[in-house]
Amino acid sequence: MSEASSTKSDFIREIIAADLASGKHETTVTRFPPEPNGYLHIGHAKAICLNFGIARENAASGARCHLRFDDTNPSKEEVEYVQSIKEDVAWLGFDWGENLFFASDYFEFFHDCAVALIEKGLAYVDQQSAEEIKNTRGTLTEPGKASPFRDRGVTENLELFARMRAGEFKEGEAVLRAKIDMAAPNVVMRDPVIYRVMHAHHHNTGDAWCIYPMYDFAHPLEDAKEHITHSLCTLEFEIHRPFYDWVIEHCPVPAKPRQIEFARLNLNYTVMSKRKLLTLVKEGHVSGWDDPRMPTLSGLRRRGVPAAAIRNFCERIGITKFNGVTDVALLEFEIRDYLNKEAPRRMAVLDPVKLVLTNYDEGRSEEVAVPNNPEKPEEGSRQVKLTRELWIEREDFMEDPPKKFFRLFPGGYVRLRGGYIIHCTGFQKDEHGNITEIECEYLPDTIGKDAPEGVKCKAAIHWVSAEAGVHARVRLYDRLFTVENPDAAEGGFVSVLNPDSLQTVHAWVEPALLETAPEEIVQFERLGYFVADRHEHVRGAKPVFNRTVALRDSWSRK
RNA sequence: AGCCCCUUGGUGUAAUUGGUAACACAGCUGAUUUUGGUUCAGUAUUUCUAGGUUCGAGUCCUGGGGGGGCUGCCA
Repeated sequence: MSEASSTKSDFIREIIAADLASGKHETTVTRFPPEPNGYLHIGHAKAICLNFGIARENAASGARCHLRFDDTNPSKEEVEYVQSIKEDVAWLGFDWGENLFFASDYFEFFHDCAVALIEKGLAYVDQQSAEEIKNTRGTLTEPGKASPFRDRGVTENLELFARMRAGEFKEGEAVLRAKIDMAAPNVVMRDPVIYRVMHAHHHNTGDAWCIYPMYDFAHPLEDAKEHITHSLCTLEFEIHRPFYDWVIEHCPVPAKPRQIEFARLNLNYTVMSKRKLLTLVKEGHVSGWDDPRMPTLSGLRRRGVPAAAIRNFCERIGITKFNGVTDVALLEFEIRDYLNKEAPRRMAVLDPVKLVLTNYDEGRSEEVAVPNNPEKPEEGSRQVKLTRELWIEREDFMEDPPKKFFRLFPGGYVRLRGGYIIHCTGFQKDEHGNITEIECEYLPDTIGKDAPEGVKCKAAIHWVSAEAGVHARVRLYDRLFTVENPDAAEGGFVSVLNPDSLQTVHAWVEPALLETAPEEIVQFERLGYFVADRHEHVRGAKPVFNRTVALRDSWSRK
């Protein structure tokens, strides 16, 4: 699974190239810094591919990319998420090597920096209530008002901050604030809170601390501590950059990282808000974070989306500062494109109806060779047993076909994929009018050969020998987690477009399918191994997945 | 409302930095095809706007329009 190393550039890579050329940096150190408060989704994939991609591109000069958990808020973070994030990054195909870090391991360092600020007269302990701080911050158009505690002396601040750490304050009774400018047009610079009291158990540090740093204060310090050269984040942090630089300038840091912002990924028809995804999980609308309808990396994985397709997608959409909405069709194309080239093919019948070859003797059988992957002849073919009685897909037969229906109908011809061309001579119905059996005659000597003169055969259908086929339970998934109206996703909550898309199906599959992935037989359901081609009758509609594509990527962790 | 950022076909991006606007996806038409997939050929659609500088502007300047972000003790 190797992508062509691309020469594609973007404004961030241009900045990096310039920094390398000027000698400002000898190599690059980037980082992917998720907060462990949820599962990674397709939007994170963009940041992962960017940061780890840059490290990969500059590997010759010793570049690296850190995986850092930004766990400075104990009230929202859980170890379950740490584990899932590591799995998802690895699955996506990236390796952080030794560079796994936790912001919580730097708590002492953050604290020292805070003390340094106090000593410089650049931070003070504010004992106003949260409400008072909010009310005196001013508005977007009016300056804020100074806290009555703003001009306390260094000694008093030092003592108070020590008492905060010692647990002498309740939550909300005191915070540490940077002393900058209450009249700054950028609200972020109006004496931002940098430490708050929180009597909470931390997943990593336990009860060692009862004061925790705020993101704005901690993040630049984390970057500096790790000698990050380019700190890449999304556009909403743009307004925070002046404070990022302020912290770097005034704290005793070992390096001076630079923050650069890029546009986050927005996909139409796709809910990407962590808060909403969390609600879906908590309220049981989905089976979990890895429900195949979720846009999470683990959900996509279970749907059978190959990691390489996601990587290709991230490369395709590029990096800019433009806040647009990407069409999921771009993602679907990359999935199809990759699967078409790489996925081994197998036949399966999800909604079976019996087909009898009336001119094929009972007891007779033969093995026909079917290519494993038409795009890769070198992958050879497999033998599939053909018998008198077969299962075919119910929807591949129509008693009364419309124009442009190329599959089976009375009097029509169709090819059994890899096998004979057959001719439909009749069918049986039960008392409810359901088709129970289709009768056909096969045309001898048509395996691997063109249709005889005068025979119109425009399609090939899947089939499984009723005698040799294997009955399995599979789960059929349809679309990405989808909402009916992209705008409605904002206001109300999810309306799942196709609530039936998560269904269990009894399917007949060719034995080779199970041989391909023996371990997965058990997990068949869990994996979302089969993703059926929707077999659209609508012309032009392309399936997201090819039919009966065996999704190699979903079980091999490469 | 103040500050910051952004604006190139339907969508996402590119344009040697001031020199013929292009690529992919999606759409449409047709051909091929042992997956209605793939492949191939063809086709429609583009620089938000008004001025300015210039021999020449998607690119530089000014004004306007539009979109996004910011008033957590979240990240």
